[in-house]
Amino acid sequence: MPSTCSICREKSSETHFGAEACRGCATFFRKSVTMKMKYRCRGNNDCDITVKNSKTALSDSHSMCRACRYAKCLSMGMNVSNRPGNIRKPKSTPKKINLDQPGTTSFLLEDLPPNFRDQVPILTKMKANYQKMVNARLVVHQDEGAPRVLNYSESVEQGMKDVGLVADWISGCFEDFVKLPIQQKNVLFHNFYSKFCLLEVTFISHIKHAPDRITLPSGIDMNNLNTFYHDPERDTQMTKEEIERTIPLRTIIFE
Amino acid sequence: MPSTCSICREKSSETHFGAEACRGCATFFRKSVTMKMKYRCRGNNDCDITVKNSKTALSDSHSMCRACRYAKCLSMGMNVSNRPGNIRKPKSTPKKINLDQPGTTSFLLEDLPPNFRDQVPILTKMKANYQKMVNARLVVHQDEGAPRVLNYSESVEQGMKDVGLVADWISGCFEDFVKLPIQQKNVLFHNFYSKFCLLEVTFISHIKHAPDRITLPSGIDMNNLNTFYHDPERDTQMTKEEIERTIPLRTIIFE
DNA sequence: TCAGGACAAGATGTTCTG
DNA sequence: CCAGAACATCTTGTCCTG
Ligand SMILES: [Zn+2]
Ligand SMILES: [Zn+2]
Ligand SMILES: [Zn+2]
Ligand SMILES: [Zn+2]
Repeated sequence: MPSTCSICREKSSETHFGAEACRGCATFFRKSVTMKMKYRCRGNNDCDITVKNSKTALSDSHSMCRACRYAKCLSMGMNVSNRPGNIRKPKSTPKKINLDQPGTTSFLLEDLPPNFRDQVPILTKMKANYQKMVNARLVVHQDEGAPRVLNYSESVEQGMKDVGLVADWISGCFEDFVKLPIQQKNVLFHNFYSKFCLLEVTFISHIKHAPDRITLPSGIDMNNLNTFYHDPERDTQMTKEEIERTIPLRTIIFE
Repeated sequence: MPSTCSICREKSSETHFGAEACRGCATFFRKSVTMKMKYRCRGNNDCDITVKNSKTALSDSHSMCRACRYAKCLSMGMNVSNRPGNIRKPKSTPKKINLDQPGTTSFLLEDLPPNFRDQVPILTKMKANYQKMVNARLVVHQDEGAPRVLNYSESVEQGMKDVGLVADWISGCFEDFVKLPIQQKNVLFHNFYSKFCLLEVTFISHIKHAPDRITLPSGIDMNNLNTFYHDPERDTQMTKEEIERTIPLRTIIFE
């Protein structure tokens, strides 16, 4: 059977430690376990560990990220207590933060750095609620077909949907904020939201490892600025006036 | 001299192939060149290649991403034709962006993504001027002893010095801005600067691969929030009132 | 068929030499 | 002081045994 290793995609694999794996990956896993190795990823815990060229396979595998390789072994169900004929399915991790498509979840799966967690206790609550907001976004924006490229008008519509989620997030984090008069809430939120949008876009860029792209919270990409300001109905670029006229007013949120 | 390797931060470094480097990195570079090695990064071409623990240094270095290590060697000016007594500064004709200490320059050495470069021509000028500002910062903040941890009062002082550099940067980028009346300049800059500070801090976090730390443009770290609000003269924490009283007013810049 | 030990090849840091 | 060769150590895939 011309099967492939579920870890590194090397061809000709058998069952090792409960997963479809080549001998190289099997040996790597066995030694990692028996030697109690601790690895540290130098990238972002999502390194590619597939062998690209069988000709240079040896050299290639020598340069694999050990942390990510070991993590993939585990995620594919490898286990030293697994015995032949006792193949387990890949582990299913609890559904955690998932900013749009597959993307990168590893960063957000991490715990808060101890110093921030201890010195700013509210961060723990904010992070948990942020998780909820991300899950809500998956529902709210699910029909918008992420990942794709969108234009200006669509980004405005999405923003109008998203601002409510952010308001809910904040309300869930700050009890005192909820008790404020509506007018005060709007003033505060107005001052907060524009900065937050900037920060969150950079945050998403960072965790998606796409520093040269702009991805909205909905998971939609607004990378191409020419098509971004293109009006598909008239097949022209939007004029400055049209753009300014439709700049969203997200001032009044709480009412 | 207790110097550090500009590639991997290992202590005790000498000059090798034209850059401050430890022997390990020197040997790695020499063999890469003489053997004409081609490496492929498994991450995103921005892997961390600093040695974290000297105890496990050997194991640590064995797991470095070769592609990124070699790239960093080149970016630090390593060259086989360099001979002792003929030390060259880091590659790249004009001195390139170097946000504080060695840190990570690879990201900023890159050209702009073509779509951004073509669709927003001013970015090229802004990037070049940003480079100049970073260089200026090296001079302006050189006596502040980066990298180190600082407290609130110091961050205010640094900010007062830095805001002028940012104002110069903007003035150098936008001709029309310079022609505005001073009052208008201040209003515009005031609206711009608070957002810019947020963005730049996240930007620095990103390119320094330290998403859990806050590093100011001067290169100083403000990671520990307990010591950040500590008043060293009285050995107490600052009160809320003291903090608010000294919040910097960076509104009037142009005069 | 597969786990584990032994071996060989490759990669990297250290020491030595000039 | 530094480049390069030689050597030792660590990593990893293959082979062999049970
Ligand atoms: Zn494999
Ligand atoms: Zn990795
Ligand atoms: Zn080094
Ligand atoms: Zn890399």
